[in-house]
Amino acid sequence: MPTTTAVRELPHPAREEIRLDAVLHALADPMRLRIVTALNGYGEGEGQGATCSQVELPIATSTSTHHFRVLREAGVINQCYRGTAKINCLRRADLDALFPGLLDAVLRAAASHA
Amino acid sequence: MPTTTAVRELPHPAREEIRLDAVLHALADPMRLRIVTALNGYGEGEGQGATCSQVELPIATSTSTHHFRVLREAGVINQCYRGTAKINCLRRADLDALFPGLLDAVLRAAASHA
DNA sequence: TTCGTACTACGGTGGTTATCGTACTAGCGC
DNA sequence: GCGCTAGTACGATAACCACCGTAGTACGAA
Repeated sequence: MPTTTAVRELPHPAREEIRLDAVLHALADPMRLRIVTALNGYGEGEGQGATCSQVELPIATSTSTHHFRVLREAGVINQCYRGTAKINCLRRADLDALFPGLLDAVLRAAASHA
Repeated sequence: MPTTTAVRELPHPAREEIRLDAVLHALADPMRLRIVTALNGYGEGEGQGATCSQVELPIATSTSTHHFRVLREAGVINQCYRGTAKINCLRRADLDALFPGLLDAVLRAAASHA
């Protein structure tokens, strides 16, 4: 197998492909809600975001990978590699454009019920 | 068996028992989202609301019963009997108090993506 | 090249869920 | 009483999902 220095890009839904059902389903899990809440503390800019391991969760890392993928495939977060690490950040601009107020309402609700 | 004219009350979670996870999970289903959207067109007052059969869904009635129950047990809707019919209405006051803006954001998102 | 870190892919398990059909109960009107 | 309408309870099925451990890949550093 060629060592092609694969860019290892990850599939993300385009903004217009993000579906409300999928977003709500992604948010309707305690662990994923914790991830989203944690990511909200980090920036959403290009150099910003948190790695998977920075978000501490009481589950196995393989399960953590699963949750991050669900969030990415739903369009809630953006993931890109930087070295061996994977940087995660909220897709706030897309979510706010599609579902105004939804992310903020969920984040506020999650924070006040922590 | 005694014909005790059972009141047939239905169990509802109290306001403080409503959990964000459960609400998001209840809303994360296309059929239930349709139900909630439809109920939004009816009032939430005592004499207001819609019966189960007024909300038209492309599923069997037994499945419809299931979805209404999920919504009720999550605290999203209130159900009470009136004759043979069951009146459903959104628990807007409770949801707005617990999760301000959440219901409106979901309803607006669902409406604009219909 | 060897090692360590960060994450992934895979297979499996147990629990939950969306769906259905069928059979049933509750109330209303005749 | 009789039927009619509205909804329910039950059992079954198939799909999905959260979780785990193990084995593996990708990258950077020593």
